[in-house]
Amino acid sequence: MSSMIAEVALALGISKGTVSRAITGKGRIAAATKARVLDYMAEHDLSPNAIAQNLSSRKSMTIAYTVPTDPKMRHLSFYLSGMIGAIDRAMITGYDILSISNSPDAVRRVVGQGKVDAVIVSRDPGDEVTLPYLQQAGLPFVLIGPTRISGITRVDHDHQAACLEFTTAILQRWTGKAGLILGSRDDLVSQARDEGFTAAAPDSPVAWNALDETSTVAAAEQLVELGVDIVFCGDDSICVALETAMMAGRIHPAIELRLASFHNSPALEALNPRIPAIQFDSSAVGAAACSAVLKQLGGEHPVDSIIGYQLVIGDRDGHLARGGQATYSISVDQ
Amino acid sequence: MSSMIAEVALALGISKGTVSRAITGKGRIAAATKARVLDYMAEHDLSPNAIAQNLSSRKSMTIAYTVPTDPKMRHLSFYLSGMIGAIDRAMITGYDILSISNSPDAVRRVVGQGKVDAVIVSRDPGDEVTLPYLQQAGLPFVLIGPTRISGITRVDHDHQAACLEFTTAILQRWTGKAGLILGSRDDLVSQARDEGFTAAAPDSPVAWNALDETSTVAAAEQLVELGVDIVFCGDDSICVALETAMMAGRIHPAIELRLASFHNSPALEALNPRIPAIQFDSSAVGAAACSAVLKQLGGEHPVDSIIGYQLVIGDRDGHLARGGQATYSISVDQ
DNA sequence: TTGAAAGCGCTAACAC
DNA sequence: GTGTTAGCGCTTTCAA
Repeated sequence: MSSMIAEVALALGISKGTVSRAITGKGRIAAATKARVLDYMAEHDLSPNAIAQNLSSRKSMTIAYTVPTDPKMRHLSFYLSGMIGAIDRAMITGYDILSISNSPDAVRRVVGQGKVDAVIVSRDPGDEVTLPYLQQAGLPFVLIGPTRISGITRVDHDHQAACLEFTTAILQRWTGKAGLILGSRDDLVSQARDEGFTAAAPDSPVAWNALDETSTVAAAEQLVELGVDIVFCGDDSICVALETAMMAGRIHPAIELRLASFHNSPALEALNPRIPAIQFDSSAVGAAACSAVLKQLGGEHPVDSIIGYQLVIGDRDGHLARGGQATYSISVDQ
Repeated sequence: MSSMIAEVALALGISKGTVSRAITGKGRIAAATKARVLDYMAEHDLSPNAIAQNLSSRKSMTIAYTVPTDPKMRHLSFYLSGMIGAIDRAMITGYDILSISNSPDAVRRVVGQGKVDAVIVSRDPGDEVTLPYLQQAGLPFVLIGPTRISGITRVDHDHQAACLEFTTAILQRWTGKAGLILGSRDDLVSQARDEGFTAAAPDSPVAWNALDETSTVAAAEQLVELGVDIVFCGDDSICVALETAMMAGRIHPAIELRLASFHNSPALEALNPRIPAIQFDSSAVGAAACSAVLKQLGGEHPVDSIIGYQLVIGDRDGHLARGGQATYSISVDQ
């Protein structure tokens, strides 16, 4: 007999319906019977078939989490940490995370098939198709990160506010001329960082398109020409590239540049002395995204949420000072 | 009407059974009817309810992929790349990847509930419970990476062979005294690397327990005392830590060390001149793991597979020479 | 080749 | 409080 519910019913001399009530906790049932059922199940290591439950209850207890499957992908830790945050959060409520490609086809398939109850898009795929599809699909979903499309529930760090606070804090400690190096102009996160920086340090030069070591060094040299000696890096990879290029003396004219990074990372942490950086918590973002769809599944109205960050600023002795906060929260998820 | 199969049947004036046959491709059906059904579905953007299919066919079309949810996790890219490899491979055959915590409870839950048809364990959790449970659970599963437990189907790089080949290649080009720095002694991958290195460079000193910059520098100094001037690093983080420590002159006695890494990474790629390294392909491992369980689901007998690697060795001009191969394959998955 | 009907393992009314 | 029964949306005999 493959139906565990029938097996328990038979063994305990009760009906399948009663066993079901013990499991779901719904409907009236004597505390004693319920305990008998649960004990029996625990003792015999039995659990109900999830798929049958799903079909009957019209819920899949599964949430899709998109990840880019593009092989030359950057920001691995952002995606994995976020997913792990979501997994942990989902597990508490009995949900699971189905990891899928962020391609429109993959998203449409799992949604169309009813394989998931909600979708977390871990970053705008920029295909002009996925997000609109989700909007009209009528199931809960949230986007992690920024987007140009309006009317979408989002979970994100406030990159702009973080960069503003960080830039301000650094410029209070260091004197000199500030400049910023960023990656692709199309990247929405970079744009937000640019705005935060420019608000804190108006009229400071910004160099774009630092995509590899060569272009990063070129950007730095450009800034140096303009008299910059405090370089803010839009990303940790830019920062690492710059640091090693400097140490190897590959930046001309040779000059002592002070570095600060808009994004912390393990690679950066390995450097000594410590480079000041903003510490984002992708895991918290993933967890918040999961909470957001869970709430929508519970009937609540969708709300954006903004996740806090930390400023990691080393003092002279190499010790760390940590500060910073999400001062601009619409709603801060616990 | 929530049943798409009934809707199509009604619209086309045929029975639900026929529609089902068109979808599954099983059973006798006229090519014309089949086309009519498929066309209608495509035109109206309809797809069958996966959960009902699953219940009826007793298959979940889902494969669990475990990831450590331990917050202070290392090797993010290994886990994410592997998962992405699995997602891509699974998608082709209509399967999906359910990402779950590698805790015994999580694994038991999804397996017990019948929520997945197979399990990929992305690294031995070392809990002495999960793997044995899976062995007796009777559903297909594979382990990525080494384990002390026997009789388990595995997919992995041949770390030992790779390190042997790499060490040999480096020592043919560079003259000097070699030494190796490794992380935790409990780590099975590190142990395999140790063996490969020692086979290629017998009697060379090996320093263990390089877990952060301090211990790494200490390990390096230890080796220097022994006359080592070619340092092999068991991991890219060790390599980066050493590189920056050297550049900052934090290793005593100050000496010119040449570095080589048993594991390549983006952080390492950013360095210039290039540090020779072994390039592993976690994505291929994940894909192979997925293929492995898929084959078992297809009734084939489980087989271990070993995935190839590349040696990345820079010449004087900074150009790259790539070589290396999986010379010890039991079976190399495409 | 197609239709009808009996499940798949569970939930949820509805009676008792 | 518990048993009975009718689905959930699909697959799969078994007839026709």
